[in-house]
Amino acid sequence: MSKKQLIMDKALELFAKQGFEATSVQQITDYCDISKGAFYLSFKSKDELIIALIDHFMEAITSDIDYIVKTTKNEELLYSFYYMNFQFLHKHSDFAKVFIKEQTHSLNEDLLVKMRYYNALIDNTILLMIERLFGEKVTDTKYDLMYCIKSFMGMYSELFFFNSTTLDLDLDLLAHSLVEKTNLLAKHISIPFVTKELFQVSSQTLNLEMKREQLLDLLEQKINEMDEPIIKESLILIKQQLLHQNLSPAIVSGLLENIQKHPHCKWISYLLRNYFHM
Amino acid sequence: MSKKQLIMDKALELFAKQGFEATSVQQITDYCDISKGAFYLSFKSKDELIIALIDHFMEAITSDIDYIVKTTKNEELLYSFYYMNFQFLHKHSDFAKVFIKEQTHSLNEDLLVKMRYYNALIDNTILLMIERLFGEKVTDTKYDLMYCIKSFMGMYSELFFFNSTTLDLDLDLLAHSLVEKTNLLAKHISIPFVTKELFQVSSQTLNLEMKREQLLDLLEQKINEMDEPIIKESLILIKQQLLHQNLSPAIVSGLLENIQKHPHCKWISYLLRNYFHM
DNA sequence: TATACTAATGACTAAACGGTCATCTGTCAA
DNA sequence: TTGACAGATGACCGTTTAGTCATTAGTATA
Repeated sequence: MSKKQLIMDKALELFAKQGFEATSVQQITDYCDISKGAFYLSFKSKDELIIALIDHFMEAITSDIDYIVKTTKNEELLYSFYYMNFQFLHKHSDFAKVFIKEQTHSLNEDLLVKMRYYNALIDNTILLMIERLFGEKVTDTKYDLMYCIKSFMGMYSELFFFNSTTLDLDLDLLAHSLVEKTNLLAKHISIPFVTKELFQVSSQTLNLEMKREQLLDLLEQKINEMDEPIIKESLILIKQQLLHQNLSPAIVSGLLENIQKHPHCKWISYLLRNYFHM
Repeated sequence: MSKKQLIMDKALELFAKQGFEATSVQQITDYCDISKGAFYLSFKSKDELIIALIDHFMEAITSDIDYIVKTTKNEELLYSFYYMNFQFLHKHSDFAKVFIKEQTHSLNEDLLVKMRYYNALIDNTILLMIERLFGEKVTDTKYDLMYCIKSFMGMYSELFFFNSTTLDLDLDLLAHSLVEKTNLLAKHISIPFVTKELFQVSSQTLNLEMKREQLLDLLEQKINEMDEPIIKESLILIKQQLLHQNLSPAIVSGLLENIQKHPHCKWISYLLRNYFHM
């Protein structure tokens, strides 16, 4: 494990326990058994560390949600969506704690902008899911529905983080329960509150599209980072495709499937799916 | 305005903008145009200030909700409940911001216990409302419903605090929209997730009952604090009632109505309603 | 073994914090 | 005019913080 990864892991533990501001760099380095100076070889500042953490997990959850929505068949989609989300929060409960604690803290204007950005990405994916599942029946209520779904997801954190921590929740039942509620609302809502206009005001127009050059840079970086031959070759081939468009859609799709599996390639995979409109 | 009130008002503004930990006592006193020493004449510590703020607003909202639930007729209850809540959050948006920011921060074990306490009080009142509205039809789903209602209320904060702040929301429409959703869920839910057992684990048994002596102390304090003759006399008569039980229920009820109206008597009014089981 | 270079160290600095207290100020009655 | 006293002040204290940098330890090469 790289030093950077070690610091991120250990710091996340401490942040979850004590909060970001209440945790000193000294504490982190003590907990990692490294010196204070070593910390500043990996991160320029304490702020850069929390931004790296938030980026890391938000990239993971954002691309996971997008992948589920784009690959699961309709009958199971809503269930998979809820289940995957709760599983993620459960698996990365330290991150979830930090996220809930610090999400509204204006540590940094950059961080706030970043949060809004990820939020908008997830909003769009949820909307995509609603449209696929309910089609034109929810034209007037889909924004409202989207907020309901997000409200329901908040229910889990309420239950999980306010209460006895070791409580083992039945995530399968929770997901089924929320699927029922969501379907009920989708079928019957007649008085939506969140309209298209309100949604567009709140989610500022953000440019989802990435420039090809940025993608190429990111690909190059990942190619050097990865060891597994299949992943590495997939990345190289995708880079070729970006440069020369010489591959068939089926092949590109398969290559994206390959890299999607690697935890450190989920984000680039997400960006590429959007770039290729898949 | 008393110095204590001035500090609370100004500090709330700063806390809403920057967060509690990020706001120094020096900043607060500068913003109040008073000296640092003067701050410590009103509050023993910075912690005491935030506790005072949270107590002040949580007492207000808790007793407001209880009052609405206990005095509104069924047909309008759900609407009034939502509307009043959003109105409160809207009116005291600075507090709402601080509350959202700091609710999970373990500034202090005392504060956490306090938050859980107010949370449990509100949970109980919402449950009371559900039982009154839907009766035995929701025996198995009422805890689940309660969490849905709380989720829906979270929707407002999401909309209001993440987005352009000056956005004027149609609270009437919002309340109507949530009434429809709540009724839908109450009528149709068949797969509840939050059961009685789960609820009881999360909301530790808390003793709502206050000792008569505590109530008498609080009454005495309020009697000295109040100027308005009607309020003052009402308080004095209630004190008599606590000591000698010489008044009829109708009179006691009327006296509680009198003091309920005063912002600084809402909490004692709430405590008395519970004491007299009204 | 000698040299060269990177990785790592922890004492150090300057700033900021919550909280204290000797001092001062304005306002009374005598 | 004096004295007394509550209310207010801000310099000051001890502590803690993020971040720096001269120095050292470890390792690979010649």
